[in-house]
Amino acid sequence: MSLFKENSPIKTKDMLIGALLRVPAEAIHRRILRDLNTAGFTELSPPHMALFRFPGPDGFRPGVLAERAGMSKQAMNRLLGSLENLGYLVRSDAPDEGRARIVRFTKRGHAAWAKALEVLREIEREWRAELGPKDFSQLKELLFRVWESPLVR
Amino acid sequence: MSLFKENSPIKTKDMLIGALLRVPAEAIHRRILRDLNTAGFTELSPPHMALFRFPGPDGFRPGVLAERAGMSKQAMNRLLGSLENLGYLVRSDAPDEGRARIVRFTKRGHAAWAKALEVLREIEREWRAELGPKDFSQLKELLFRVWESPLVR
DNA sequence: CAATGATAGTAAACGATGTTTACTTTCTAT
DNA sequence: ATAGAAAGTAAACATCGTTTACTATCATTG
Repeated sequence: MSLFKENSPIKTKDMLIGALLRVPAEAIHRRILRDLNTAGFTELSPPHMALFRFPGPDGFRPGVLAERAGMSKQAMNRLLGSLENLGYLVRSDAPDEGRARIVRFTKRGHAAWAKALEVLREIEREWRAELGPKDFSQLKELLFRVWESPLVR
Repeated sequence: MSLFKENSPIKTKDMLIGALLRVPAEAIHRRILRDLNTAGFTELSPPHMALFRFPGPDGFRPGVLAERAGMSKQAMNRLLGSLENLGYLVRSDAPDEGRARIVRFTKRGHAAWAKALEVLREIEREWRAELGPKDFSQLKELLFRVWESPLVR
């Protein structure tokens, strides 16, 4: 039945694009959270990671962040409140529009964001070493074409 | 500050591998769940998707499924109980070991799994059409090399 | 062979998280 | 000027995962 039980070697043809993308994406996600935790940002939990994603929350409005994270504005607001209590960010009034607010990193928030980027670049170095510079660039280029395409809408 | 606010065009160099993998992976995840729901499997919710992943739960033991999904055996057991109530699977005693159990799809479970695979193949067709057969194969090949490597451990 | 420890599975209490419903404030349009 | 829409927020509610705890079975070892 299953590939694993038959003990047959798994080939590229057997794997569908869903698992091929999901497994490394989740590995990176866990790695970043783990490294953030061990770097001193111990309070950060999986839900918080919804904000520590490209291009980060700094300078954006809660509603935009909710949309980007694919959750309701209320849920995002609770996340923002949590991170505000932990000292990672503040919500201040937007200068231009009365009802709008703007999310800003605090010093600690900036430090965590910088650490996340640092881990990401470390991961890129590891992948480049494993695949070779040429193939790694090729992989990113192909993924970028997917990113630009209507496939991910 | 942010790339989006500057209105500068985003280039491959700007994107890190985390987002390049995560965004399409999540798009595929949402697509599969949506298509399953509209295909008549309306009770399936995001948590259930932990079981509708390669290579599927059929024939495996609860503990193995928990490990694969990265959650506790208790949480997995609740998921299994939920899907058992919904008529997607059954947990029967393993023939060889007294304390072990085996998860088996029901007819409805097999149908849902087949539908998920069908959507996946449909997605692959779309990606192949968008990127071209050559580049799509190249993308899968590169991702498969990542899959085999210690990068995702 | 009996007893102890380990493992697979399960169950219930608990805590955290996301959605739904509802409300306030501000902006927009007619 | 008023009505409707939009941004943000708050609380009730349901869902989901972990922690704690228990049973049954297997393995180890005296």
